Amino acid sequence: MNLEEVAKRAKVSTATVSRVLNNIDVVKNSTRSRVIKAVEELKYHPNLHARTLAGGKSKTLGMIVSNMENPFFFDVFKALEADAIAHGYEVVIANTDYSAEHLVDSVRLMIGRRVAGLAAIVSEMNPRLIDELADSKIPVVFYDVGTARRNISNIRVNYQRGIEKVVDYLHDLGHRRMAFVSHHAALGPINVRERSFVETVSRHAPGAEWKTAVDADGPEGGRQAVREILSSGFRPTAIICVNDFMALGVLRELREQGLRVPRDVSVTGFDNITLSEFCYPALTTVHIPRERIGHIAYETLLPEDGKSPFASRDIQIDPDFVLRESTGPARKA
Amino acid sequence: MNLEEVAKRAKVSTATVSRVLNNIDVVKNSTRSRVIKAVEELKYHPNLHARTLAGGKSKTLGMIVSNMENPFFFDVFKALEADAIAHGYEVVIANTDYSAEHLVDSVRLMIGRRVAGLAAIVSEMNPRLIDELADSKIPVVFYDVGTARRNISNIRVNYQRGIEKVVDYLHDLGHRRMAFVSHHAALGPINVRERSFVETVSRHAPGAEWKTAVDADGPEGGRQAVREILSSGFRPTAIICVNDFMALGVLRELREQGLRVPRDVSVTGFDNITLSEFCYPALTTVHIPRERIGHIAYETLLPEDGKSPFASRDIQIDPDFVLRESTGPARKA
DNA sequence: GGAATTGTTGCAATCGGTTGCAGCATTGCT
DNA sequence: AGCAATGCTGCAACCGATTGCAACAATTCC
Repeated sequence: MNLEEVAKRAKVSTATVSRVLNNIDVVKNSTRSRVIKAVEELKYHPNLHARTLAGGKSKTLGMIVSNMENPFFFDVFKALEADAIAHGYEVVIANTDYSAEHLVDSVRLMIGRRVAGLAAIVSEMNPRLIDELADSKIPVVFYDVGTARRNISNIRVNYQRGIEKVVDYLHDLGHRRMAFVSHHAALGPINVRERSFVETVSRHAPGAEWKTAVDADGPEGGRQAVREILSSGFRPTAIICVNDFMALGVLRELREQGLRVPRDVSVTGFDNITLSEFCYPALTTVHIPRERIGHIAYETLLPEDGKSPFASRDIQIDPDFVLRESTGPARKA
Repeated sequence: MNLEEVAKRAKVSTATVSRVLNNIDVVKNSTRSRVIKAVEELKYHPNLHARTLAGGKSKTLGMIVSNMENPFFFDVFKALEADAIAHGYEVVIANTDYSAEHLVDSVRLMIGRRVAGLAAIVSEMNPRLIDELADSKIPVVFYDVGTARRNISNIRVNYQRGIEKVVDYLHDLGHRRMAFVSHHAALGPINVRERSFVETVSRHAPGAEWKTAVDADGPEGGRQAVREILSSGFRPTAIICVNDFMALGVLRELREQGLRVPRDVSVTGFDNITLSEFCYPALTTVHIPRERIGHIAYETLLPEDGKSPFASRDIQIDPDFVLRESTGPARKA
C-alpha cells in the first residue's frame, strides 16, 4: 500500500497525492477530495521512513535518559514532549539504565535516525562518544555532562550549592554524624554530589563524622544502602540522599528498623519529585526545576523561528531548598 | 555522509559496503577491513530510514501506554524492552495521557513507522481505530481492550476477580461503608473495575453503603478524590483504589485530615507496584504480574523461530491478593 | 480573439540504502 | 593446460516518498 496505489485509484499522479497529504494548497478542490477519498478507502498510511528519507528532514527529537523509572527523568521528558508535540514533532526516548553500553547503542541509534535534535539527560558520557555526537552535526543538549561546543549546548545545575544548603541546614540543627546515600554512576554529576557532600561537610561542618553508601538508583537501592550503613555500626543522625527516589527506600528501611524520622534520624532528598511530598514523612529536599529543564531543552534544540537556528548555549540553574517534615534537630546522644 | 562516500573511500561499490555493514560473510577479509577502516575514518552512521525502507522490514516494536508516569506501565515496558533488545529490536513508546486524540495520533504514527509489532497497553480504544490496526496487518497485542482477531492478540486480567477478593476481605473485617476511588477513563477496564466494585459490593457485601469518586490518575488525583468524598460528609471505613498509584495520594490525604490508616480507615490499591511496599503504611493490594505481561507481549508479537510467525492468542491472567499493612478491622462507629 | 497570466498537474530525479543477478578472478581437478 | 566450480564484487532495480521544473489548462486583459 503506497502512494502509487492511491494515485492510481484517484486517477492522479503520486506528486498530487503527496501534495494533498502535505497540505500544499495548490491542488484544485475537486482533485483534493478525490484523493482524500482514495486515501480513506484504501486506509492508506504514509510510510514515515520514505517520508523522512525523501524530505531530508526528520520530525523527531531524541531523548536519552539514565533511568526512566526515576520520576525525575520522566518529568523532564514530559515537558520536552509537550513542546515538541505542540510544534508537530515527536520524541523517541531511550533508557540506558546507567549502562555505558546501552548509552553507546542509544546514541548511535539516534544518529542513525537522523533526529532533528537530541537531549541527553545522563550522568556520564565517554568523551569519544561526545565527539561522535559533535561530528554528527545534530543539535544536542546535555544535562550536566560534557561541555558546550558548536552543536552542543549545556544545561547544568549547581549541585554543589544544593548540597551546601542541605549540609548547612543540618549542621545548624546540630547534626554531627551524617551519611550520604548515592547510586552507582562512577563519574559525572552523581560524583559531583558526593564530592560536594564530602567537601561541604569538612568545610561547613568541621569535625563531623560521615560515611557514604552506594547502591542502585531507586527505593530498593536506598533501602540497601541504609542496611549497609547501620550494619557497619555507624549511627548517623542525618542521612543525605543523592535523590528523592532513593530517599523513599531510606525512609522505609529506617521505619523497618524502628528508627523514627525525623526524631531519631533526619533524611533529605534531592530533586523534589512529586512523590517526595506524598511519602511519609514528606521529604525535605532540594528543588530542581525539571519542567523548566525540559522546556529549555526544547527551546535550545529547536529555537522559535526568527532566532538563529541553533546556538550553543550554557545554562546554569540554581536549586532551591525545600523544607518539609523529614528533618529536625539532631537527637542528643 | 552516505554509503557512496564510504564506498568511494574504500574503493569498492556500495553493495560491498552494505554487505560488510550487515555482516554478510561473503566479503573477502582484506576488503572487509578496508571498508571498516573507511567507515570509522568518516564516522559514518547508516541512515535508519533508508535502511528500513530498502530492507522492507523494521527492527522496531511500538508500545502505546496511557500514562507512563504510573510505574505499572513502565514495568511492562521494561520487560518488553529487555526481550526486544536481546533480539536486536528496539522499542519506541508513545504516551497518550489518557487522551483519545493522542491515542489516534500515536497509532497512526506507529503504522506509519511500519513497526514490526505493536503493544497497546491502554484502557480504551475506539472500535474504528482498532479496525485501522486490524487492517494494517501489523501484529498487535492489546492489554485489556478489544478482542482477538487475525493479527490481534489479547492479554487480559480478571479484574472482577481481583476486586472481589478485595471486597470479600474487607467485608469479612466488618467494613460496611466503602468508597471507590478511580480515574477518568470512561470506558474499558477502569470502568470494569468500577462496575466490578459496585456489583461485588451488592453481592458480597449486601446492605453496605458505598460511594465512588473520580479524578486524574496519580497521587494528586487520589488526594483530590479523598477530599471530595470526605467533604460530601460520607465517612467510609475503607477506601478501595483503582490502582496503587492513586492510593499513594489517598494515604497522604487521609494522614493530612488526621485519619489513621488502618485504624480509622482501611485503604487498598491495585497492581502491586514497587512503591506500594515503600509507602506508609505499606499497601494491601492485588498483584498484577507486569513483568510477565511484558514478556508475553514480546513473545506474542515476535515468536521464537520455529513457531508460526504470529498467531492470534487470548491470554487470561488471574491476579493475587497481597496483604500488607494498610487494612484492618472496621472501626466501630 | 489572441496573448499574457495564473492555476493545476505530471514527469522524473533524488533521498540512502538492500539485494538478485551477472561477471570476473581464483582455485581445484583431471 | 583446460575446464568446472567456487569466491568475491559490481551493476542496477527497487523501497516509498518529496519536489523543482515543465507542460498543459483555465482565466484575465486589451
